[in-house]
Amino acid sequence: MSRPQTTRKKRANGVESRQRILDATVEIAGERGYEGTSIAAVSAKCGLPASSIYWHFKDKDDLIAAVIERSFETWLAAVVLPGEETGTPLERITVMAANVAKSLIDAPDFLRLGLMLALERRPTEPRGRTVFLQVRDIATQKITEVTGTVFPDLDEDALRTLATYAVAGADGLFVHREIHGDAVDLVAMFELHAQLVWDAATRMASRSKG
Amino acid sequence: MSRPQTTRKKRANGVESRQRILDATVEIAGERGYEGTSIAAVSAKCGLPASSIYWHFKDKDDLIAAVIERSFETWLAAVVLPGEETGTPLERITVMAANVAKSLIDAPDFLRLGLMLALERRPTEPRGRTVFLQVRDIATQKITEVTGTVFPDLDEDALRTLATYAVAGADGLFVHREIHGDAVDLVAMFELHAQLVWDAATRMASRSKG
Amino acid sequence: MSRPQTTRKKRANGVESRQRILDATVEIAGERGYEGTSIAAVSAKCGLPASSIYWHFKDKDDLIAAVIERSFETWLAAVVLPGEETGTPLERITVMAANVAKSLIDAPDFLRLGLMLALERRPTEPRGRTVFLQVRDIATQKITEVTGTVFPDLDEDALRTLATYAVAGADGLFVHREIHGDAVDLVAMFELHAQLVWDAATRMASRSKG
Amino acid sequence: MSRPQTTRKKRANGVESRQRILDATVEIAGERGYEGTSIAAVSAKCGLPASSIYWHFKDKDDLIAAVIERSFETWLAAVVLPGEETGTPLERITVMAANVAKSLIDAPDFLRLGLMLALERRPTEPRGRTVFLQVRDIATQKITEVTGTVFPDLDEDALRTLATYAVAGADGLFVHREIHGDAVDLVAMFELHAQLVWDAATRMASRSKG
DNA sequence: AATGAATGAGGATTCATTCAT
DNA sequence: AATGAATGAATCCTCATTCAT
Repeated sequence: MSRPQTTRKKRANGVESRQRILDATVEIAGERGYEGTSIAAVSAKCGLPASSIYWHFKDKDDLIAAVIERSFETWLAAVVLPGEETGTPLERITVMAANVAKSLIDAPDFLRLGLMLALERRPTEPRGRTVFLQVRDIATQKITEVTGTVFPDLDEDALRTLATYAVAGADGLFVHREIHGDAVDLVAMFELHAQLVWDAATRMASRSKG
Repeated sequence: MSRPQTTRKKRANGVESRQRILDATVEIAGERGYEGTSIAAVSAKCGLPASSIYWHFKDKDDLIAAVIERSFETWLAAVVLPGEETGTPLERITVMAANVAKSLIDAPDFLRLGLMLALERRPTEPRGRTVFLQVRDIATQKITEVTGTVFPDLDEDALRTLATYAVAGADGLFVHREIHGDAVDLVAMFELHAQLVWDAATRMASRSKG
Repeated sequence: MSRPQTTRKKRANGVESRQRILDATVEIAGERGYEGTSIAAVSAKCGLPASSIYWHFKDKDDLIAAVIERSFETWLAAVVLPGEETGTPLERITVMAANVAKSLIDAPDFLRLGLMLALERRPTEPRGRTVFLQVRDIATQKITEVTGTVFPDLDEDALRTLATYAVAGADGLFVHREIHGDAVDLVAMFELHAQLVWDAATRMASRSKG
Repeated sequence: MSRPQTTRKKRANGVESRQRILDATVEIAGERGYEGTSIAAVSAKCGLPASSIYWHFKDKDDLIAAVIERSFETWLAAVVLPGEETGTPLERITVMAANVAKSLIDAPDFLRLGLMLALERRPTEPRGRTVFLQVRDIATQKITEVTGTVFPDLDEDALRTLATYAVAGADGLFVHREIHGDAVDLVAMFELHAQLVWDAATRMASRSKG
């Protein structure tokens, strides 16, 4: 059980240092956005000198992009619980929505920082923004596919509209909670959202069939 | 024969300078957020020296807050067209939703900058953020009231939930358009959104009555 | 005789500050070259904070270029004394050569810094280098013309070769003195140089005529 | 059947690494001078990590000095071709001058970097500068001696002056070519230079004898 | 009503160098 | 013989702000 006497504390442990830096950066960038994240602040929070941060990351852009990537993975791991595979499709979707809500409460950094970057329009687009938009597109695509299996009568266009609306609602509700804090019952709102999207899909399907 | 008292152009025209500064600031702050907006950049864009900006505005915080205020007014003027007062309630609401969509396409600065500020969590909250959240709360309250008159059977709680959902959807759809650009048919999405909210309200009302 | 009470010391005198900065920079850049000249060092030597230097000059490149320009003018003023207009052409040229030698002893910064920049080949050429090469070309052109009036039989090619050789010799002798210091009798060496160039010109002229 | 003891390639070949580092350094230092040569840049160019450079060289100063030494040897090998030992003294000197010109075209690093170092006057003189000045002094001394054998009537003073002038001219012509590039016919210029120095020596000798 | 000049604090990044492995 | 990681000092430059005019 004894830890090997590796950590002679200080002196070379690349992997751990990298994590420490990323941990510090998520926290700061999640609070203050791209410009607000100073290398000095990250350095202070993680304990490593600023110059060491540059050993692990090419520049600030690279660091923020790495943070987006890692926090997406963290978030993804939190959403994709072995969700209930039982019940009606509507029940299953409602459970999924609740899962997403919970994951956003627990690990909001990914989406908060991502939305901040997404809203910015600086001349030279930060790589972090690109990364965020990519993973977001993939997620939207996944939703489109899943919806397609549940509502086989819907055409591509309708599916895309529904997926867009689903994601947009999620973004908006997340923003609402970021503004108003713990008072908001995010899970309930997401369940309502799931219900409404379901209704919309049902109506669209009956229309396109009949 | 007296000189007309119209703008004698050049030489001390405070009002015009103020406008020039605000114009420059909306553009930059709308692109880069709070931290990304430097007084030097505003100065370069509006042509006035940095020190002149400080003659008109106490500090950066004051400047950004003024920008939020002014761009809210601009936006408000764009939304509150003498909207159609005829047709069924659902029709009227749909027209209103389309109006909001159009206004967000024409004058997106207010919401873009506002959301950026809203998502940030810096230690000392910028006044601009406070201002944004206030006008936003007022708007949400208005929606609650209007919905109350159309659905008199709904209780406070249901009305607040609906208003929240309506605003959140608007935010999310706006973000979607900011990301994906002109390709997005924002008006159509907002009309869909109006329809879904209406459905939700109807169902809630029938449930709470029956 | 009393100085006007202008200088309340510190506070705004753009022209003087600019000079102070340039003075400090010649000294440092003349000793250490482009890379060796740090803004911090200039700041320390001239007493103004680094940020003030950036009020007067766009960046380091701009500062060094300005130094080259100004020190060229200083040097030019020192060379173009109301030189002796009497005596044989050879005598007059010898006096001119001595003048150049003296000016290089008194104000060597222009040439020392210029040669340093000229020898460097960094990817993005500093503007100071460009400026130096330009004034140098102009000077060479002048020499070509003067020689042409004294030796009308020489063709363009010969004149250019002589001017090039004259300038190259001056450079080399200057470098020699920079290396070996005051021990070198630069004036004597320049007089010898003038004599040799004269001989060469004479021989070339007699050859091209005969 | 034993493994041949030629370079077994890869895995600890100190000599080769050293060469790689020196190669990279000549290139960079020849372009950017002392301060402009960063260990990181050398590391990037030669492929070895910065820390490996410190295994081979005590510090940056040591590295630059080594470069000067090695590039001097390279250059020397290029000059001292089995030069024509026939013809009149003037012819022999002219051939030598052409040789020097060719060597400076082929391997200009030694002189370019050396002159850069020579012109700088930093507080703590780099060892590379000392090395350069030493080999330069030796070369000048050699020229003095050779000239002494050809012109036995010239006194020490005259010989030193001639050698100085010869070296200075070479420096200046080299600088000229560094500035104006391949367009310059360095060989022709060096031959002219040799001729002029010869003339000067002849005149001095006749004067000191007569 | 406006501005040229100044300024200290802090921005990102690179520096030469070290040291445990 | 070599290197991954670390580090403090220095780099250039921008920041928000002030103040005398």
